[in-house]
Amino acid sequence: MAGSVNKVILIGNVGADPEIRRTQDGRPIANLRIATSETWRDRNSGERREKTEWHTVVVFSEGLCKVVEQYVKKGAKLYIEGQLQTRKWQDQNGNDRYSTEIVLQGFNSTLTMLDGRGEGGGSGVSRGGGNDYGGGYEDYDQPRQSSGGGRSGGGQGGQSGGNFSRDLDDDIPF
Amino acid sequence: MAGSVNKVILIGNVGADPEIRRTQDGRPIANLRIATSETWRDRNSGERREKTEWHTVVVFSEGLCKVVEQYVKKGAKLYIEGQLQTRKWQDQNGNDRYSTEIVLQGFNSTLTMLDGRGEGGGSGVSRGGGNDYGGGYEDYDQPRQSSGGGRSGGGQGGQSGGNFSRDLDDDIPF
Amino acid sequence: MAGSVNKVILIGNVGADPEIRRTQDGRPIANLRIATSETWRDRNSGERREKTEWHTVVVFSEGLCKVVEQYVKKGAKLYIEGQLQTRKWQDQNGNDRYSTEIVLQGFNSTLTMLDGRGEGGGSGVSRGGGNDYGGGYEDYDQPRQSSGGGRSGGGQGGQSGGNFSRDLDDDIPF
Amino acid sequence: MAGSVNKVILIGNVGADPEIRRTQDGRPIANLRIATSETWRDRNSGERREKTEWHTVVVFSEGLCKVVEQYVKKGAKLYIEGQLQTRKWQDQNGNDRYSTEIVLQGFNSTLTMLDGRGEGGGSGVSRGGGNDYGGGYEDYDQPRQSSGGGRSGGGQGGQSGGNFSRDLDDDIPF
DNA sequence: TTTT
DNA sequence: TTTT
Repeated sequence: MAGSVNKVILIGNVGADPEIRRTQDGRPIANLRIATSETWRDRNSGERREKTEWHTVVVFSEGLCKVVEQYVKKGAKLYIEGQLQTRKWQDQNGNDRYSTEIVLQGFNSTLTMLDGRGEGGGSGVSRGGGNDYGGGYEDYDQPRQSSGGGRSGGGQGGQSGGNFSRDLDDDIPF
Repeated sequence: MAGSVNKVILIGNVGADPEIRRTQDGRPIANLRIATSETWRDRNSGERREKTEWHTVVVFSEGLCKVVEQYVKKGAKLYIEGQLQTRKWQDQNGNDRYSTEIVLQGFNSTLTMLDGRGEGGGSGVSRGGGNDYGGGYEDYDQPRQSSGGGRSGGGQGGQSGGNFSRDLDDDIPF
Repeated sequence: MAGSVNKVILIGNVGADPEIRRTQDGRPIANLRIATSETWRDRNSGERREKTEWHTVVVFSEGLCKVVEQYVKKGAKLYIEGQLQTRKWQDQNGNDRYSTEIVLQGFNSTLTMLDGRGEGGGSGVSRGGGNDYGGGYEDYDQPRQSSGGGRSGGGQGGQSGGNFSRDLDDDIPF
Repeated sequence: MAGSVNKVILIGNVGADPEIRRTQDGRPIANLRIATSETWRDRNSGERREKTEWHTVVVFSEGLCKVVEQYVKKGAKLYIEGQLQTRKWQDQNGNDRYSTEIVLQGFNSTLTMLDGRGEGGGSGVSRGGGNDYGGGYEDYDQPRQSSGGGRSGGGQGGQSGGNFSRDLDDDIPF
């Protein structure tokens, strides 16, 4: 279907130190739990009430996984931009189950630290890029939104050899 | 938690005519299934592939429910802005189950028709507004995005009779 | 035109203490300058470079003006959601000039403090609401995103007296 | 500054056939004028009123320029995601002037056709990507949001040979 | 200058 | 004029 948009924007706090797993072929996948909350005043009692919503965020982007690994800790406040995805799985009884997650993969995915933590060397912000299959893209002569932290490799030495194509994979996911 | 944002933006097509239920006290709730899709070219085969994601949208806003009821049909292309919410329920075996939905309720919720259907009288766009439980804002002399509508008589008594047009004004801004 | 969206989302820092003016009939208007920046690595020199963009934000929402007045200071980090608006004016030579601003007015406008400043009593976040002209929605028993903040009354003593209704009007526009 | 976001989302109609210029080194730049509008009912007269806002969109992304060139015509309804940028220039009297534009360049820029025009072969949607310095990226084995159409000479005619590395430039803006 |  |  042409003309479709699937975008989630969250600002919230990380509920626990992230888990980072690896696929069989070595690519990292980070899982985050992020809380957003809203408060309101009860119309009858006049009391302030609060409701917290927990979101599961799955980071496939290799670059963003590095950001997560290095900087994101329990309690961190993040800006997240990703896509909704519902995954089907079977429980122990063989029943179909569904889980909806915010996926950070490829273009239009963003993860930004909002509380100044983990910002060594001008980082703390990053763009999804990458299809999570490769290494690090290296340089550019155009600005990009904030940082680039987590951007692997980094530096000008540049990607040499065979993993250049992996770079491609990584940064041009699809 | 102060400083939190929970926002979903979708552009997609409605998979089936919407269901509209009513609560015991008469408030409408509309359910929509919306498909977004992405396409890509397989790196190996070079073939074009497509993946469709289905989203469940629950409209609590009374005004938006009216828009849905009147204008939204299977196949309609919509712009939706709402919030993520995960609801817990028990299956027939008493197991906890969770469903994640995009909720349109109150401020910052929007539903806009993008394919020109159902736009009699200048409508087809609407803002969530209202907590759908009361109130009754009346009018304004400043533009608001789309809109027009008049928040329903709000209140639970429910808008009867002549204030239907006010409702319209209120909830269907333009 | 049905089916139109005009949305700006910024996260950035306030460049100077806000100015708050009043219209002849007493409504407040706040002006903010907000900086966003992006950094990148020069492809030739390998040096890190940064480009800062300055945005003019005009807050017509009376409720958000209160938040600005009470909490927003030079250096504050804010989340802003508003609309683009280009205003035409004449310079001293009578030439047409245009200024583009991000307007926070009515629905779908948001201003959230992201650095924990000014969050007494659960505040620091607010929704534009209000068309700033009146109305009279009153209360609610459903959550709304964050909120509270700046919500006058909010905070400590709670809104007393006659201006409670104005506050309400203002902040819960419809 | 770490932790900064600068995002504009528009859905509106194109006011005139786009202009496409070229830089001295051959890169395309497309200019679009997009109208969004809002309607409301006057509080006094009860009349419906409408206000249209015109936005200048500048497309630096080479891939998106191709989409614009091929598919975008006067009247087209578009979804646009880009960044705000204010450009300083001098008028004929040497006075400083400023113009604010929505820039589509690099990641996180999107342009999607919403009215089904120009969707031959699965197109009509595209991602910014690219730093606007190169050719066309070719394939991928991960999905990307919608289409990709317009992307690159992509597809059939397609970019040949050595300009693949330029493709890189193009698609990995930074 | 679009669109409804 | 902010921030890192």
